[in-house]
Amino acid sequence: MIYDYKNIEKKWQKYWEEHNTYYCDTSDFSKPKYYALDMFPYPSGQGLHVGHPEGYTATDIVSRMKRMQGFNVLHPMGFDSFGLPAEQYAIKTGNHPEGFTKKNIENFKRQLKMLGFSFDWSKEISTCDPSYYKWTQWIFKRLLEDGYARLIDMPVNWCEELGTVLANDEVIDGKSERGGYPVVRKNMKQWVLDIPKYAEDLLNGLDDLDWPESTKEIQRNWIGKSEGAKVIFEVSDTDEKFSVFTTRCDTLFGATYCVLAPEHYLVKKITTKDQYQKVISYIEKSQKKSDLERTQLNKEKTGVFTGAYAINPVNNKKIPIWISDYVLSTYGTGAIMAVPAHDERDYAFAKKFNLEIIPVLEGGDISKEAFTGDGVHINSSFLDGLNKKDAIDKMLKYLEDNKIGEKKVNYKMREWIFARQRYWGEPIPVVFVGDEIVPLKDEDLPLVLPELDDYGRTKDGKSPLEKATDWLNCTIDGKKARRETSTMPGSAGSSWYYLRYIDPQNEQEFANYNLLKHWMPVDLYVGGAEHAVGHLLYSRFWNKYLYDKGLAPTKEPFKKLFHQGMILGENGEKMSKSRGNVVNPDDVIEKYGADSLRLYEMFMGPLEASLPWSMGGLDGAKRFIERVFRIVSDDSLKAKLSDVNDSKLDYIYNVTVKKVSDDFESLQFNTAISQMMIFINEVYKQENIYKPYYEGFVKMLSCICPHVCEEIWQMLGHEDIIDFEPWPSFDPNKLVLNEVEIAIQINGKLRDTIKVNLDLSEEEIKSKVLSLDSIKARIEGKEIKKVIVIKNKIVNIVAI
RNA sequence: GCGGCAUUGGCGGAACUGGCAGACGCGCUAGACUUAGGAUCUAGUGGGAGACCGUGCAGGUUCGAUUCCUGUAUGCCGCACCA
Repeated sequence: MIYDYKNIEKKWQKYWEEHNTYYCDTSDFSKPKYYALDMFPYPSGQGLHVGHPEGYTATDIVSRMKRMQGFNVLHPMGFDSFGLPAEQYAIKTGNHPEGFTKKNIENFKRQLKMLGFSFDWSKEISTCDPSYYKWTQWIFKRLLEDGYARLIDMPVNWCEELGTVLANDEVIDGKSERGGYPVVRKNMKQWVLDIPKYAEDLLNGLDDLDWPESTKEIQRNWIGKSEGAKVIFEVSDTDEKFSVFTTRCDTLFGATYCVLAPEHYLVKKITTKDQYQKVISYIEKSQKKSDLERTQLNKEKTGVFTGAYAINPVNNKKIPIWISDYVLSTYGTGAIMAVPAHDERDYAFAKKFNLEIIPVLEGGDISKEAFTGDGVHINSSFLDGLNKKDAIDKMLKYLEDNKIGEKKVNYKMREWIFARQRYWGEPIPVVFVGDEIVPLKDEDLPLVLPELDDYGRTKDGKSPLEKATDWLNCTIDGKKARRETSTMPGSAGSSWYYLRYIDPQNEQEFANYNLLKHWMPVDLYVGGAEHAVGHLLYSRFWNKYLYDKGLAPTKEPFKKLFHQGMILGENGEKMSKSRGNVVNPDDVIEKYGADSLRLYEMFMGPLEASLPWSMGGLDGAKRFIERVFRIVSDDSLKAKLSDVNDSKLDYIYNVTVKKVSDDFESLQFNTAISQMMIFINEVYKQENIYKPYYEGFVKMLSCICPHVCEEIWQMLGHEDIIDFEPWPSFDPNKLVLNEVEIAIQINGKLRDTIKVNLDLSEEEIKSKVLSLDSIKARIEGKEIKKVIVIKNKIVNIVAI
């Protein structure tokens, strides 16, 4: 009988669907829970590519193992279905994006089902579904009520081509992530979420997470905590003051000028008449600069003197106030004290504009470059003679005692811009009565998107929703009102979906707290590393907020996180439509079957590595499955299956069970599969195959190749399906051989090996080794300096 | 520029707390069975004729280093005037 993967896979997919095999009753608390989650996909028109099944197979393997180990497993799938491609399609065709999105979701589901994933489809959610985004809007309302959502005037990343505001992580090198269009700064009223309020929590929470260190580091970097001081400067001859943030308050005596960001609120107030024109034209120029120009020009500093002076609060020296775009309005206070002797940027600026440079630390040569190291303070009055740390401490105390500054922690992380001038997103559930912001009542949610004739933005770049005049103008409590026309960004719906899966049909609340308490946190979360700061930071923020409100049960949503690597083209290049090297899973399934695809993708290499695709590797995967299948389908092999254990497979089987169990747990599927291959190779050498061992093996393999293993299980005469069979166990006593081969080295070079009884004493090994002819010949006439014996491993003879 | 990760046969990769480098798979070679083989099974396969040499490169620690330390090169990812 040949391995008819097409019919086998169809048969079992139909069976699982008809029998609801993977339905998870989340209210059943009788078993321990396991929550295995994939990052849900955006349902693009292209359908799945071979990269999707990599991560999905990993969580599926773990889910299937956990089911066999007696866990109640929640393994859901859904769709992150608001997004630009659907909107662009709608603009082009005039059709509602919903139809397009639904069609794509259907295609995704068809493909996912063909891959045999054990998803519980009764938990499916889609972020563009009003019954889902009702609760996204509901959470937004809570954030609004608690002051975390605000409408503020702020500089935003504006992309003219896309006609929308972009979040910082959607801007790459001053260009839009999507399309690569230029992005400029623009002041706009924007909805923002106050994620910086959670900066400290988000930072501290990272320490205990089982996440890739690199991702934690990226988040720490993004949060960008730095400890320093706020120092207040008075503007000479005025009543104005401004404060600066510095991490080096110990160098305050070396501050020889100050710089304000061009956008700083004081600039226009303090600029003197004769400098006014210059300053205004500099401000205009820097506003027009895109982020791209700003970063590209990071070598040459520019700036203008305001004509005003500040008073250095520690020595009352008058120092000039300049403006320059090397000072960022969005970081710290938007103003700095410049210490050119000990800061590279200030040094470059001071050199260019001939400003005073006073060294306040010994060391370095300030005629050549700024000295940023540690040293003994000079020219610094009460700090003279101190090192950096002591000087900072003393200065902090001085600042606080004299009320001219204080200790201050600053973060790089900024507010999350939470509005897009787009149609295909969650409407922000807010109306304006005049200038007053009035949130919709909870019972009026969801606020559903209106249908439009034309989904494009307005001529002046406003949201397409401005065109829905019937929807836009409404009445609230008898008053005329106008709806907010911005929609939420893509990351809104994905910031809490892991909670909704637990209770997806709940119409009374976003999820029942008792269910959440049982199921959270997510035990295993697998998805791409590209979400390291976007989704993975926003989700943590929403979860922490909900936790603080008593609506979510855990401080962190994802206990263990894993990033699957990318699958590259056969030559190691990225797969892309333009390169024409995209592999379609449909084609692979047609030619090899889903089990082979799953096995191959897990065997390619470590899950986290980016690896090139190889058709040859697929042949190997299929060959292995056939070898396993043949044991039940080939009569002469099947005849070897026996209920009698001749113990020849004892060792290899027990080792295999242990290694596969461990490796599945730690997501090291490539080595688990390698071990399974070793087992099957060994089985093929036997005349007698102990049937329970083969069955145990098939159970383990069923996690990776579920279809063929169900089939084998049935062929073995079992009436129940394999999915809930108990996970195989191993006998620790059989993991050790009574004989062990040890290596013999002379001066660190391998010369021979010898088989000895396990746990032979060092002395016995030593004498045995030294009596070997091959060794005797080698050490003849040499003096044995030392013999190192590592039990059960190696003997090294040091001889000269 | 800063931070993180990586570098092992023809290829993908393996090697637990330092202990026989190259498991497993692909590819290749030979043989068996076959009308046939792009099926299957069996054996071999880092380099070198050999002493030996081999884990990006140069040093170091050690009886012993893919593994630890120092320096360096290359590649990938993230951040990028963060005061």
